Amino acid sequence: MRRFYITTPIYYVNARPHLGHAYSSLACDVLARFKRLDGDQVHFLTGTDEHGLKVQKAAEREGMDPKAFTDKVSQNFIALAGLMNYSNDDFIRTTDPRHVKAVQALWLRLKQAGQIYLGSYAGWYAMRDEAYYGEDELTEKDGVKIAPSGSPCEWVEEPAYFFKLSKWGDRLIQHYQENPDFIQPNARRNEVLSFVSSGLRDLCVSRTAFKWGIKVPDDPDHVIYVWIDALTNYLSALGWPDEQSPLYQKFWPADVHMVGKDILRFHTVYWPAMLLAADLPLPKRVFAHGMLIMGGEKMSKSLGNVIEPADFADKFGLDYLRYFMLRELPFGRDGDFQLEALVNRVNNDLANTLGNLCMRTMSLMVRHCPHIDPAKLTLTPAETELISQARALVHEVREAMDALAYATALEKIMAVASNANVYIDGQQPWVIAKKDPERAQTVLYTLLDVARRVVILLQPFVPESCDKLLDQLGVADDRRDLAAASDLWADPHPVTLDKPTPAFPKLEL
RNA sequence: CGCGGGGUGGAGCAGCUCGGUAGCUCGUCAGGCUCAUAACCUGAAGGUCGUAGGUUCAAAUCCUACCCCCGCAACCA
Repeated sequence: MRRFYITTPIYYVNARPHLGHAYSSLACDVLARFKRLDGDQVHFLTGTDEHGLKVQKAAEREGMDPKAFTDKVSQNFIALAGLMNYSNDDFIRTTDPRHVKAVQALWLRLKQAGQIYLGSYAGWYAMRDEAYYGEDELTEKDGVKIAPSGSPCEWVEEPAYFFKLSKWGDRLIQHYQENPDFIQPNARRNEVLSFVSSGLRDLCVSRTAFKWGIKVPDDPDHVIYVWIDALTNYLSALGWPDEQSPLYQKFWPADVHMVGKDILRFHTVYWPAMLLAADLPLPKRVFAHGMLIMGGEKMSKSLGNVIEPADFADKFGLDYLRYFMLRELPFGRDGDFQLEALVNRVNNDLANTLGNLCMRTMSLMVRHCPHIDPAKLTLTPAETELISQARALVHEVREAMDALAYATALEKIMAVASNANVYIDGQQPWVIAKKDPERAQTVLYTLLDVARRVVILLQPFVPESCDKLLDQLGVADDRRDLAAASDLWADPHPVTLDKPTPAFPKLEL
């Protein structure tokens, strides 16, 4: 059996979940659902990143213990997964004991392999913020460096552990070249390639400036910094370091790490270098999608254009939100999120093209021929042509999904629905039903068959609506996967349908 | 000259590798149909393909220069 392991980034709990978080996970969810329909055994992981200074300070502000605080705020992300109807199989938190254990194990493994050494970290440190700032972030006032927060900074050096990232540049480049699909899309691959080619420095992987994190084994003054902590979630969720664990055995290496382009480097440079250094297999593919843009601006609190997924799902319906994000936004690039575009797209594709097609087909069947036995029908070339298009769709969509080309997959699905509309207009079953009932049956059953196949393929994108629609279309629960979609016509049961209701009601702006 | 991506009808994109009637979706306009969620079908208008040169019988597509936008340029989850 084919297996498929797909991961979202783990989200930093310091911020409230917004549509950007929803977008990353949605892309994973749809692929996970598609792979399940295609018969794969799927493991879909998401989770939260809960350590670090920002969380520590946020907890202090709330007067809470950091663990209690993250127990609370991680709920926002768990709730998001439920709200967006994600089909994740697991939810990892970096405060989980299983994760702590894995991170420390990875640390020791790297240490023992001579990949981690004690050095010192130097930088501009703001005492008041308990944070380091980069040279370029600082302004100078009266000879004193000032952080963006307004706090004065001083040059500080502290002991810290480093990972020998600099050693791995050549191996990484070799890996990129031998595995051209490792980083996608291609533009990102070039970016990383040029970054790594320009030479790598060792990576500081521990801190002493804050306490909220996983302790360095054997040196409890140090906390393991985000890189080794957060990235390891992909392994810890599989039961690693127990390499006999059934999940690890089945699912590592991951098939896809889905990430936003903002965390591309961590996943395509640091993470694979760490895995190489620890002598573990590398994930097969890292896909960096673009960011959501609101009216030309990046989504941000200060601009007041942050969208709360819950508000949106309530207002427009979850399925419509899911459909729009994957159909309209160019996945590999930044995409502008416009309400008007959402309403347009959803109304045109889901309501007018597909929903209406199903509606008119079912209404005609209910009225003129409530019982059809497909075994008795005779097909003309018009039918075979349309049906073979619907058949071919399975392969086309599979191909598009493997390339993470969601918009293309949906385009192809809708194209068939659209052809079915042309066909029904050409055949005019509402006219021939009166003169040639048998012929009308053939036409309507063909339409029903095509609609069924199309809706089956659409399930990963808009699961709830498709469920309802497949019920109406009389598709048995166990006939809704891709295998079934390929030979639906042969299903022997004579069909009887009830009076339909719109599965995709139109939106008003 | 740091590296990379991009500039195509009102909007969003495809085409550029392998030069040869500029295509798709949405929007607009005009017809058709009436089974259907005022929906569906057909047709039309609309682009000197960022700018300026060059190669060629022929360039959105190849070459050169320039302009503009965006991403990356490491400790920012």
